[in-house]
Amino acid sequence: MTTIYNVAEAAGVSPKTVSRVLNNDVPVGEKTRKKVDAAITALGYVPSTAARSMRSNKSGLIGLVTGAISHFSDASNAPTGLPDLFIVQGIQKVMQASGKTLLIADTGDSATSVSHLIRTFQEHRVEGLIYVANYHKQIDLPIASKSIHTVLANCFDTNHTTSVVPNDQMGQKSLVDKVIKEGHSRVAYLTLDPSMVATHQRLEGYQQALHENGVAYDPELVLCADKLDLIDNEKLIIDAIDHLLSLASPPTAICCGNDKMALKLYGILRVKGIRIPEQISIAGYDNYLAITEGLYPALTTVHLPYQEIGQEAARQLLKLIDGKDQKAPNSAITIVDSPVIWRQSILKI
Amino acid sequence: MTTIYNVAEAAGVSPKTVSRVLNNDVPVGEKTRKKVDAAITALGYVPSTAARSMRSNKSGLIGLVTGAISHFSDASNAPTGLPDLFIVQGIQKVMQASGKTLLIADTGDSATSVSHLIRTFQEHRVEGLIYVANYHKQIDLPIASKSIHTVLANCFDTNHTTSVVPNDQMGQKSLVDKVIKEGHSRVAYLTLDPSMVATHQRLEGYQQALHENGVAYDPELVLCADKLDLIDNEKLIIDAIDHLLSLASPPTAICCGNDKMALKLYGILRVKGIRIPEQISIAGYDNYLAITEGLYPALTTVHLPYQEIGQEAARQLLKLIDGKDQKAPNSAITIVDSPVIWRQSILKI
DNA sequence: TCTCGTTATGACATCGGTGTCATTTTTATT
DNA sequence: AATAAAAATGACACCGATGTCATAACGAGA
Repeated sequence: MTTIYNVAEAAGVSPKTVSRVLNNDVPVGEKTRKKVDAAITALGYVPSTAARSMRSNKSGLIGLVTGAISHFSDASNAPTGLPDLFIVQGIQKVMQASGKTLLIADTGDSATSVSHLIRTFQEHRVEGLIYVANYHKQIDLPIASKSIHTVLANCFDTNHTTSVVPNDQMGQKSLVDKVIKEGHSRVAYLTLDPSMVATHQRLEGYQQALHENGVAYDPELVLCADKLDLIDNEKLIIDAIDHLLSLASPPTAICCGNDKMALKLYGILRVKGIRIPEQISIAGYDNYLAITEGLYPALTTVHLPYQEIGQEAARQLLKLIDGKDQKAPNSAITIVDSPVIWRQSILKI
Repeated sequence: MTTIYNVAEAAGVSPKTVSRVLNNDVPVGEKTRKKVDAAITALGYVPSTAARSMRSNKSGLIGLVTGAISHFSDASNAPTGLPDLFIVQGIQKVMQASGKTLLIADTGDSATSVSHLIRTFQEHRVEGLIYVANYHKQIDLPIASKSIHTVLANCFDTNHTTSVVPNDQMGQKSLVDKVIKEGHSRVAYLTLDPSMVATHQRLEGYQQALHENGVAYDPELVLCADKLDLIDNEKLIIDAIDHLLSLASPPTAICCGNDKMALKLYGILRVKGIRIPEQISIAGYDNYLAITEGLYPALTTVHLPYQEIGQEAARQLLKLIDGKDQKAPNSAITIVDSPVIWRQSILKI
């Protein structure tokens, strides 16, 4: 590999002068600069960040840990991994714009390896660290976030680590509010597993929307139709819909915990000969385009702003690195809005 | 940041001895080793890869370029990005196992930036480079792959660069073969955009399956139902299905260019009151679980082995880096098998 | 106890850049 | 033309690890 010394020799100047040319330092004479540039091009010289960062103590690297792999089986193209990708892309976008380089690691299937990955990051002297979760949850990183600038994306912890999460409550509330304003007063809600953070926040949003619109909360309309430990929740959904349809006053609209659940619901209702949205309105959550736009009628849902979360997490980290943010340790959690995406699966009545 | 000198001082030994302990070098006395270990722990010392790699000329880094972002709009959670994630995961898995660290960069929306990313990789002295495409295609990297070990995943070029791609022809052939063996002799095929590599290879597989089973090829049954420059190909699919159903001898099974197309077809057929699979059988391509397993009836499809492609690409790169592979420059392209995933959307007749 | 052969440890240079400070031009001023 | 001020360049040390070689400590046998 050619070094700065080779360039210096070829150009007939000192290494330091080459360094000055590289960094656009003042002052370098025009003729000298040209000679050096020529030598650099001729030799195909590329400076070494290793040497550079050793002197400057700045690696220009950002560590990124994602837990995607551990959440889906090896053989399948499962959709669970998608959020990570979008968040990572958002992060990448911002980091690239700011000249940082991403060091990405996946936890694989063993949770214990996270500390190993972080160790590797430390060896590379990353300037900061972002942990990306595949769904909104609470986590517990195996490091003191004091020792290294850390931002949590799509998750949070109990140590007041800076974190960025979606606004699940507001998202669900906005959706239900809009559904009610379309004339629906019997709005059912098929929730995700109660162990998920989003479930509680969205349920709260659901209730809040009912309350603000003067609609009574009916526990009969709220059912869990998703269990994390189940491979296939189809039976849960069938049971739930059977229950809802058997009610004295059945719902005219059903909100699903996510788009995938809505997709299954479409199939189930179709078998029963129930038309969407004429006979019943459906909404999802996630704005998982492969489903929402592919379905007929297209599915009304709430957009989970993964790219935004990633971008915001990256910005927060850059702020921490710059060190200009030492005054506001109380605003550790940033909440990103989740807009409603209105399509044709909800009927105005 | 604490250095090896701090540790040496704390342990009362020379830096070199600390180095020996770190690398498990012989010979180090038992007492000395303990002292040093204690000092390392006490100071929370983590060695610097920058310094290490400067001396050894080995960075332990692998560069990874993906073009995902440039292929879908910013605001949407489009599914197009999914393949990249799986390939990256496969790569990550293998690289992690071999102790390499991944440097990941996304080309963003400007194709020109690839060379900039590669430049950054060179500055970090990556030991090799993997380019990941979001779908099977031909590309043209802006570097001589001679100057740096390179492997292309899910794509290939005209310079005999080592590459790993899915077996599109065999995948489609196996699927159609199985469909025919279920009793279907009128098998339609709705293809993707003809500009895609996969389209030609799969069409060939389709024809090959017909031929081997003694079924005549009927051009009337093969229609393009997807254009890259179209936002929404629904009308294309509707026209295609209308054409197929108007034939004197309509198809009993329809193979779609991908699962997303099949998803739309489900909706269209449902509106027409045509039952799947009783009245017509459907197959997809990709094994995009969110769709294939969510649909009712579950969609028969061909699995695109993205993880496998990633893993294989990683293995190929490691071989290149090891330099033990200089004898076989002719086997530049590795083809990974795409197995048929049989579900309920094809009826035996 | 002394020598010899291991075994354990340290001194020093080096990897490729850059900060500091000194030195040599060049340009401007009188 | 002499001189000061400014601009351009270079010498050298240093960042943190490790390879090379030298030296010190140790243990065994005479």
